Amino acid sequence: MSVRVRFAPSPTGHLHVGGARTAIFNWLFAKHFNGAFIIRVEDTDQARSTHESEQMVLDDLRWLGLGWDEGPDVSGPHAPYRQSERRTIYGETAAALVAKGVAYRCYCSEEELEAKRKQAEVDGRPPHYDLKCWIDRRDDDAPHAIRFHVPDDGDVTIDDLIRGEVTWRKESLGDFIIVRSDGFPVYNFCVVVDDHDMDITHVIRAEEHLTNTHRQVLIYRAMEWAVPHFAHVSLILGQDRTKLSKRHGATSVSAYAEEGYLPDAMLNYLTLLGWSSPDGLDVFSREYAIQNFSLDRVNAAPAVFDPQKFEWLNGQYIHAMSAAELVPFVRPFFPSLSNTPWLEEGIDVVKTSVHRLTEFAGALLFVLEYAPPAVDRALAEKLAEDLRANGAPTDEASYKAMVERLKISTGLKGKALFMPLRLAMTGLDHGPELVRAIPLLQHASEVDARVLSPLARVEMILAS
RNA sequence: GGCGCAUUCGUCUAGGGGUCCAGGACGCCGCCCUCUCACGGCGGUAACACGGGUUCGAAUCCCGUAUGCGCUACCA
Repeated sequence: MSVRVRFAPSPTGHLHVGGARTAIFNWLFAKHFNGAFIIRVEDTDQARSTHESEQMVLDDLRWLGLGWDEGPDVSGPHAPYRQSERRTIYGETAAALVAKGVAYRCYCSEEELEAKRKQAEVDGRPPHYDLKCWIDRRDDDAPHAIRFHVPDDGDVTIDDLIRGEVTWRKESLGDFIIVRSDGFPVYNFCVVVDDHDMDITHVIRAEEHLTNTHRQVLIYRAMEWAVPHFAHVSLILGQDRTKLSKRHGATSVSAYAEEGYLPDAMLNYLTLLGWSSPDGLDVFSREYAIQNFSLDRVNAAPAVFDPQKFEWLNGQYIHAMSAAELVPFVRPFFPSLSNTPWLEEGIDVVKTSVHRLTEFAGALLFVLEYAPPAVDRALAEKLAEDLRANGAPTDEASYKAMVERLKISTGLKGKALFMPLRLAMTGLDHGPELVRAIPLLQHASEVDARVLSPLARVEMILAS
């Protein structure tokens, strides 16, 4: 049987990095085995789920480059892929469970249950359901929930692909609700029904679901369904070692996209958070990750999200890409330059100093903006003279030739020559190497009226 | 409280009884390259949570403690 995995987001906001990593692991696993990757929207919590959120999450997944074979927007053989649209099948399964005598109608009110829980806490007892409706079973249509009965016998063991064997004693678990009194089924029940119905072979999900798994296994057993393989991925933490949240700064995939991170870098970084390449690589392609991914190299310990390493990695991607490849990524961050013909050259000149796409604007500001700096007048005059006589440098050779002439005419060399030259040309005391910057200014000035040419710049100095 | 999971440099990790006085990466520090800022290269700093076992030998296996996290809902 071929591998079928699913990512099951709750549509309650943007995709967060934790969810993104879970999605990535599922995707890599599916691709590695040439299996199917399925998106299932878990929107049984009507109060929190919205359609807009679903769109956002799907958009975030697309941005990451994770394509799916079946899902709410593309349908598939097990449609629908939205839990809110699958109520019939849950109802049927719940009825089957009741018919088998393992689930029952519970007429207790929420208030009643809440009071019992509080009392149990005071008495130091586990807050389990007191079995009232199990002992006194009814089947009338008064408002009721459906509860799954857990006898206090034996235990439940799973062989988690990341954590190994995990065992729970059934007595540590009380009878639990599978269908709410409003008729909506509950997560722990839906997952089982859906994963079975959708022929999911491997359930790869966040660690917070680990302890819920024993409930789910009980339902599989009661329905006599094959239990899938489980793999529980650890949580991603913030720098203070608590679960990553808003106060740690950006946590959603879209926020990182807006901060100038590349989808490939994000995928690479998140993959590295918990998984390690068998070759010890930190930077690798999607293809490499697909080829080499395996659950047994996934770490069971939680991982702290490190913005510095992520930024470094993003820089690695930017540096490795050609300027032409970068242009479409940079454009959205650089509206004033979106149509300038010199953008590609500009990117090429400054990209090694950039770690995020948003930094290109600042790195290229010297092209568009110029305020005449204080520069030695004699040098400025020699420079102006040379530019008038020979034209501005347009490539490495003409730049070097100009530098040689200036060395002679000014008698300066090294830093004493280059720093004033840099200042005169860019208005700044730092920036890309002049051999690239000066030709860029010349080229840009030829095609963009807003850009001052090298000569125009020196003349401004002389005029001031 | 109960149950469960986790614990190697500041961070991500390699390691699955001897090859580890623990390797790589980010960060940090220094040197080199260099007109500057970067990039790149080289080097350095820094860790097996603690305590018991098992074993000739333990980062690796077992038990306990501590700490962190998760679940314990008619949330997912």
